[in-house]
Amino acid sequence: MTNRKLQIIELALKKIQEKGFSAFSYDDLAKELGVTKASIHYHFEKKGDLGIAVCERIQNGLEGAYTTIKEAAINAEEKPFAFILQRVKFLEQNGVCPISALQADYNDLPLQMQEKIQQLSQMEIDCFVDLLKDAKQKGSLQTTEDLEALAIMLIASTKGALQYKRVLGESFFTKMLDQLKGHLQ
Amino acid sequence: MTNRKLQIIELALKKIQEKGFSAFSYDDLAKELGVTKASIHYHFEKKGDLGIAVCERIQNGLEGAYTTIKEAAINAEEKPFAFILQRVKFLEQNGVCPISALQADYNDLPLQMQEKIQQLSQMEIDCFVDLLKDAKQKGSLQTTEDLEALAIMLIASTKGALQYKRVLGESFFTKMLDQLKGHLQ
DNA sequence: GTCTATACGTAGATAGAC
DNA sequence: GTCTATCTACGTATAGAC
Repeated sequence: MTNRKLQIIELALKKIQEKGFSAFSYDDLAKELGVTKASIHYHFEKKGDLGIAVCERIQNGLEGAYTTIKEAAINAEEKPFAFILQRVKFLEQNGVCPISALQADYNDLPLQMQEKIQQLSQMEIDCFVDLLKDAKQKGSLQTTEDLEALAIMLIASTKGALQYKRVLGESFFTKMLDQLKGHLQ
Repeated sequence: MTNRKLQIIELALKKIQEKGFSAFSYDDLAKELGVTKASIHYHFEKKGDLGIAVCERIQNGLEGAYTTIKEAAINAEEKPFAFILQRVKFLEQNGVCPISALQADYNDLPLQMQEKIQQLSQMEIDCFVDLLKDAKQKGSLQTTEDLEALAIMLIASTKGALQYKRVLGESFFTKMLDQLKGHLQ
């Protein structure tokens, strides 16, 4: 993949976190990159094509984070929380999770993007469930709860809290993270 | 307030849940109501004016739900969860919480709407914290946790899970609600 | 209150020159 | 690859008739 192409994907990913997929325009990207709209269209003919590429970029980030944490030299019970921290670390200042942003626009998106977003959503939960299983079997996590239900609650609370953070400020989010950590011990 | 005005507000509220504030247009509303765009502009000159009215509508719904639950003849420890059920009950099929939708578009909205959204976000948490306090003091809720942190986690998880529900289906959401109920006993 | 008509900006997209 | 130019569609918004 060419440099420019990657550059466009990264910028689009940033814009999605800031204002959502439908809300950013090729003109936004063009101005920020110092080129014209037509040039962006050369790399991604339709906006949906760019959307797919961003989804794949997010998927790679997700897989990267999962592998990093899975192989990290820390105790198994610390991994679920470490995974969430890792995922949150790469967000833009005041940005929400890009997967959340895509879910919000879901109903207006082309079918191909909807399918990608489904995959992404499911994959993130699956990764987290896997880390929870390890924490229970190989680590010291004590819980009798359905791990899938626990996973979706903890991930959903992170996503939701990121949206509150944008509106109510940083402190809410860090409080919530502390709270969440408590549920993983 | 005239019938038509109320009708427009209700429809806008529905559209916000379905596709977000920025994503619905006066034309959408006009077509669904069988009038012209100009007629909607007569009732709400700017889209931001309609946005404010919808925020006030949401605020009334929130206060109504709070009062209903606060005065309900059920045990204090059941009230926090009842509040969440009450709030979720009025959502459109596959709709997300309108407050979440407004938070998602936050960065593009006029200042007056941003302020309203801040108030709404804070108010919902405050209501829930109050019900949690009662559940602890007058009810059987056993917890040593910071109630504000607990509130934001439970509310954020509900909001986040509604977005997942849209993409991954109903079952995730009901599982999450069960999980959440477990944290309130 | 609701209509027709219209202004004006911006969005996504394409054609063809360099 | 990037540009200029242009198209079409749609968004918010307004003027003025009924």
